[in-house]
Amino acid sequence: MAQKNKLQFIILGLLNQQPLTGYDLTKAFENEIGEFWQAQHSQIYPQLKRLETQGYIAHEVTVSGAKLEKKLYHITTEGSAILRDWISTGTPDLTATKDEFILKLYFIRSNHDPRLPEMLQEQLQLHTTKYHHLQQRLKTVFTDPASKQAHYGHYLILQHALGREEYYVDWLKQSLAALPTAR
Amino acid sequence: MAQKNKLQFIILGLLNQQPLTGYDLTKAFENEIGEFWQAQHSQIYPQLKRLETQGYIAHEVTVSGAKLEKKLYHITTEGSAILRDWISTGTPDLTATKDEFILKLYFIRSNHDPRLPEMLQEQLQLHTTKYHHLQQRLKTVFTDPASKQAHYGHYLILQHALGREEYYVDWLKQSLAALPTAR
DNA sequence: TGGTTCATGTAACAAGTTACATGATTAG
DNA sequence: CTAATCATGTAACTTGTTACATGAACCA
Repeated sequence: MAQKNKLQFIILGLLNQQPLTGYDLTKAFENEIGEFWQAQHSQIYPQLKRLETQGYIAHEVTVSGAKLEKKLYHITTEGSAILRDWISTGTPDLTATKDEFILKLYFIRSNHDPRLPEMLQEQLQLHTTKYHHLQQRLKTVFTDPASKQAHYGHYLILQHALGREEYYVDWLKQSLAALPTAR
Repeated sequence: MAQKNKLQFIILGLLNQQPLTGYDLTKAFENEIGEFWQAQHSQIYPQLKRLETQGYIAHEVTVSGAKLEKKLYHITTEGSAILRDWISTGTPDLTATKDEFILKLYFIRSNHDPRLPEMLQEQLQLHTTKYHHLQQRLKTVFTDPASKQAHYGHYLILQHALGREEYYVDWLKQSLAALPTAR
């Protein structure tokens, strides 16, 4: 296996909360999930078919309006079981973050390289924006304490992502400050 | 294009420092580079051929011992140019970290979930180990200040990776501490 | 009636992993 | 002499992205 097909478990995880259509799932990857995983509908629809053949999900067709058919998928008992297994199994592989900017930095040899300031500055801007964006999401998604209780994992990882961005921003600022002053 | 083929630039970046064989490059991905990017030899050898047809690198054959042939690749002027372009071009896409553990956490709904403590504990152990490992590398790779000068980018990102792990460990400890006490 | 969103699919391609395959050199 | 490492390649497969393709429903 290439790397365990995580997509199937994300789909199962989402369907474990409530029945959804392929379209709903696609939207979920643009919103909540999108913060830490991406998938396009062209990957989702075939995966849904595979999961159904395997018996982990099933669907019923509902009709909106005159004839628009939607396939509303729900998880089966077997699906719930393998989802539980996946979550319970250890996660010993720490994924190396494939950050293109970090990669570029690696090839900068001297701290006098004229490209360094603008490169760091650009990232500072990007990560600051992302930081504010996450701060906003944390505020809007978990307004009342009850939602924090009902979606504890989501709360934990959003908070984690926020902290990670905060560190990234700090590191960029420090690196910029440590640069030799141009004259 | 799928996502810009970063591998080719990593290879060019490494060859920009000194001529290397495919085998050397493979080793580099297991060591320095391995901290933030992976590639197997089965991906490297074909990429080398493509880069050579494109005129960005060239090789000469050297013979070790009686008949073992090595292809020592070096970068061409054109190769240097597109490497410079890649580094100079902005990097506006922040890669979402595809962290499997974070994904699993997302599907944990309650802070009373019995799996939470062991899951956090496992990650704490893994990230602590990685933290120490990075600390060690920073110490061994940059013993004298001169090397820090000559490989400034490498120094920056190693230090960044260390800080990132430090934050991860802190977050895990905090999350563990915040868990409701079992009775 | 016309543009945006809803809704579902396939095709072609790029990137990345695992497995298959072979042979030379070196150090103990 | 034999095991580990050096050295180079291909094949098969999985995962992920972009593009192609179609049509219904909804809102202004």
